[in-house]
Amino acid sequence: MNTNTINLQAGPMEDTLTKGLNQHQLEAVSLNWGSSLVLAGAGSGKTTVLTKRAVYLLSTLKQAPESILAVTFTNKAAGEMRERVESLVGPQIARRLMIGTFHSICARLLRQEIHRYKSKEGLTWKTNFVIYDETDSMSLVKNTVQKLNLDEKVFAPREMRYAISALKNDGLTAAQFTSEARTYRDGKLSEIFNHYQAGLARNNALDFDDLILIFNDLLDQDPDLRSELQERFRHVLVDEFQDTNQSQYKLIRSLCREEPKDITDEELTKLWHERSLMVVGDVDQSIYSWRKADFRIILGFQKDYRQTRLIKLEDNYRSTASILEVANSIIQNNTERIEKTLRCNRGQGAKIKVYAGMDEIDEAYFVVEELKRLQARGINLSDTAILYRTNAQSRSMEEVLVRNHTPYLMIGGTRFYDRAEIKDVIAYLKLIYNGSDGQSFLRTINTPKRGLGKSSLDHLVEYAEKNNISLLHAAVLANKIPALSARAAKSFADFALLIERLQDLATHKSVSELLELLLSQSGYTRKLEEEASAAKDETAYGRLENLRELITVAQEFESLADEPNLESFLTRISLVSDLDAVKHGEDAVRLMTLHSSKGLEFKNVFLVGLEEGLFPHVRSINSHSPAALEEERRLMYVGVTRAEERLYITYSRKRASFMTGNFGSTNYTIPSRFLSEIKPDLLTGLESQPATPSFEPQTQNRYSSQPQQSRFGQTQPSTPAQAKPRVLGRYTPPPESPNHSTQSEPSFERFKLGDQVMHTKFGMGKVTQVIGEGEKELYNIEFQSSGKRLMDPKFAKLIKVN
DNA sequence: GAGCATTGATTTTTT
DNA sequence: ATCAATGCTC
Repeated sequence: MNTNTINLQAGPMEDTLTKGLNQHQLEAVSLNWGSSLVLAGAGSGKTTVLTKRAVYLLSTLKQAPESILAVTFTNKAAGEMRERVESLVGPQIARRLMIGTFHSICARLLRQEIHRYKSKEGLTWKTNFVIYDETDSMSLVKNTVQKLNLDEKVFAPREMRYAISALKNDGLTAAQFTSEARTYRDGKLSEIFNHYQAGLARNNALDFDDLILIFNDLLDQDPDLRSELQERFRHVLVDEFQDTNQSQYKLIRSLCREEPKDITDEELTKLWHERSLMVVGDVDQSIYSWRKADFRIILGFQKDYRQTRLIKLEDNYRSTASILEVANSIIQNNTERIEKTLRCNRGQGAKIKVYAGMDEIDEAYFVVEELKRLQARGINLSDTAILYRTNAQSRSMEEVLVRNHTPYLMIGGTRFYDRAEIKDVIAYLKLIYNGSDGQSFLRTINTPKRGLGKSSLDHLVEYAEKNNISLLHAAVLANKIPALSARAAKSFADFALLIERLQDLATHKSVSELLELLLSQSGYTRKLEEEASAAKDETAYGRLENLRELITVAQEFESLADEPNLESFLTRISLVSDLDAVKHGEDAVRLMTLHSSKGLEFKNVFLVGLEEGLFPHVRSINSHSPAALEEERRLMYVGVTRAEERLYITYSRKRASFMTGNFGSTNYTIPSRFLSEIKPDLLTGLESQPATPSFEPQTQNRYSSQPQQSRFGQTQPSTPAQAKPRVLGRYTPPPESPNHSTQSEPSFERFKLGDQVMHTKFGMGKVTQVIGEGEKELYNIEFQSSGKRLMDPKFAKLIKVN
């Protein structure tokens, strides 16, 4: 028997594989060779199908584990798939499959193969390349625009970076775009693109998009490598195929070999012998077109692969009929789609509750009170998600959750790895790993301050460019740069010595030890401690904590990773998002954007902020492009179909926003058009308010700082009456709530002497004095971190914690 | 060169 | 409202 196959008893394994599958799922799992397209509606069990398909290839079709390549949308999904495969075939086999996102798979393969690559312009990379995130690549684009003497107003670096990214996602290299550029602007853009790319090579860095693009380009120019990989990956599985872009699709086609146009069916069958390609997706859930994902690829798939087996999974096992009807009634309004009807396999379920808050705080209170009621009925917070369109919306939600001691887990948002101190330290690590990285050099050279300013740096950069050496190398040779002052030269040389010392340590210390050493030897910790103790910066404590956290992350990594070295640590943190780190089981409600919720499911879902301009977002409305609006609608569809049992939809009648045109001001809102697309009899307002279905204010809203003036009626769009959901008085929390509303209640939360309070910036504190009364009340608060401060509760963001 | 004050730009989703 | 970039002073 071949060691590359597993020979399980046909009977039991077959049973395990087929158990619980419906006819269509079974068909997909047990396909033989060739290409297949699985159109899988939300909740139709596509993850199960993919997993079992992989195991079927291993066990029944006796394929080698190494021959299977499975592409998922997130690293978390990859981890889960590997776990599920492992539970069926054991760790020895499971670890030999290649499972990951496009980016992580390409990064892994490039680590081994990039030495073979040379671009058309002759650019090359070394094995120890680093991966640039958005910030790194943004600052490189900016440098490039400046160096080319272009007007930053006309060629805004932000836009240029975005344009380059879009080109790369469409599969165009700098050379290819240059030959296509016709207009003046495109000409300049190609100039920037070329210089930017050269800059990346000089820094021995790749951006996100390069991981796939460069790998494709390498496969194009190296037929040997291509055949090698085609031989190896005989079975390719792709999840979330509707969100694949041209560059990614090209990679798939390279690995699976193109089908020659005029080839007989017989030859085609031969071509696919002991090979397979299965793509799984749902056009209605395509939500990444802004990243150049193109769901038309899925529509054209059968043309590219002629003998494709088409399988539709239309049985939904996730949601109640009510939820599915809502989803279907919304998505029906899209024109660009494949007709598909989800069949429900569960009961009718409850109607969808809709709530209109006075403002975003009131809206959040409704959610929190509803959460408490769910908890009282024995429902876990961890089975519940609050989904929103933009990250900024998490703020008001968090505030109210904290006040009510409701544990929550925020996913995405300001990501841990985006924090300044974390990026600083990672820049050190990148520079230690790859001394050519100029962006990391520039980030670390004066952090903490080493007395090196702009002019000294300009001299160093000039010297490095003239001699075609890295900035770090130039720093080593600083005493040979005449323009530098003796002090500056010494400072550069010292820094170079520091990095050299750390590079040496990196060869025999673990990543976490290296982190500790670099933090102390660079003076970074000392700087933060000084800032913290001098009370100049109250956030310094928090930043020190974040750095401890990073060391913990490194220690965890060391205990879990196959190869716990600096290289894999850096690759990992470059590609792993917060979403991938979501812990299971923790009893906390999950907060995330609709985009982050893709692929997840929850018993209870709150969709918040259903307002015109927010969801659908202004950008998609202002673009006047039906396609953009349809994508927002798909996003709504994704949100609705995350829910298994209960779905809530909320919005606020007014919202403090800096999105809808005027910054920092409060605007009255119009309910989202998506609400009016739902059949009214699927919705219900709150039963606790049957007596006052009026939109007129009842009392002053105690959660907002201004008297309520509902102009809801006037701001209604000129759409017919059915556009108005039949809701909804103001939400009145249960009476046990601490500060029940009265007419004379001030417009802020009142505190008493001795109350423990929390401030977003100063942290924990205690009320030591109350000055004045009523509307004019002021508090003297002693903060643990920064001593006493007088605060006006009308403005300070204070939250009572006891 | 560092620290502070002012000015200007900002407006989605993320591997 | 908030932050980054710029300008001014020591």
